[in-house]
Amino acid sequence: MSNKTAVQSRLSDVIFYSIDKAIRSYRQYAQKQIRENGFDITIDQWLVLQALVENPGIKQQDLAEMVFKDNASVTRIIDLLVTNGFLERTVHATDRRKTNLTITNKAVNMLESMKPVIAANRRIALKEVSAADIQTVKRVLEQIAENCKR
Amino acid sequence: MSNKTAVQSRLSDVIFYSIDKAIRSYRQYAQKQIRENGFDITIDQWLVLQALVENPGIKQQDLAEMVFKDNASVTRIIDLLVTNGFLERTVHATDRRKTNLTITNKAVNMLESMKPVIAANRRIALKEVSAADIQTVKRVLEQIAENCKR
DNA sequence: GGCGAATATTTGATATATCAAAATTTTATT
DNA sequence: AATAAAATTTTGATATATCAAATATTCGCC
Repeated sequence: MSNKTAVQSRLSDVIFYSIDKAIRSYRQYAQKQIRENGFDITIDQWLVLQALVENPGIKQQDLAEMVFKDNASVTRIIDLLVTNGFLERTVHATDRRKTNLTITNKAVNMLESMKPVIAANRRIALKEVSAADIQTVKRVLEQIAENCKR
Repeated sequence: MSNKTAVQSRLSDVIFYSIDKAIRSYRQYAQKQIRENGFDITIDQWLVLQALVENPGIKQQDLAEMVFKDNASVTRIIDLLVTNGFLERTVHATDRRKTNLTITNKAVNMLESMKPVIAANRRIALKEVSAADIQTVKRVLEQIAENCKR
């Protein structure tokens, strides 16, 4: 009885299931640590802020691509960041369709004091994982993302 | 100039960034294929249905854990599955706190005809990825999930 | 047998995801 | 210069994520 097509694959055997589980576990853990250390910000808001720090002057569309979100989500996350005093939004001088996004001092300070927490989160999540394995995982996941582009 | 703590890590260098990117890319791709093949269901709804098929009689709490969602999300996904005629919800005979979740024929048939699409999605997403690499990725991601349990 | 603790699910409030459509502004073409 | 096409962001509608609180039921214990 060797029937290739009849092989039953259970959810838990599928690599995408592992990927989903890992990222959700990490996000839950990281978010909890952030809150417990007194920072009132979501992971996604932090991600957008951090991307802006690393790429000042970027337009929202490119920002969205960078954090794997669509424009609508980014608009709304930015709304909240502005509401909470982490960002300032002004119209672009030469292209009025765009917006200038400026990080406030409040945000800069917060990001700075969050660094140890972020570092600890990553360190704990990667306990017992070798550098070689990390490289392998990154390479494979990049390949998967590439394969799904079309 | 060798200062360990001063190393700047960019978002794109972080493994969690790769994990996020991979799962989002796959989900987008898979969802698009599902729609384009005429199936009117979300990935998450499919996931819940599939978990129910593999674990008949499971209670919602365990179901939630199995698909890495919280109880509230599962309740609402089930609401939609019932509304759309894929599930039937009845009260448990001996414990009226619980609900019996029964998959309708409509759902069974749909899951069956979705199989080729799901298989193709996985095959395409994993193109050029070796079996050994898949095993490594799964092992590492399980470790990460384990590390984040507390 | 009654009462408090524990269990299972739902609901409310807010944040994010996704798609399509709308609104605004710029660019290209003639 | 007028107009259509393209680019950028926002809005609307619906689905999912998360946490806390509410509901309903069962269990443990006296």
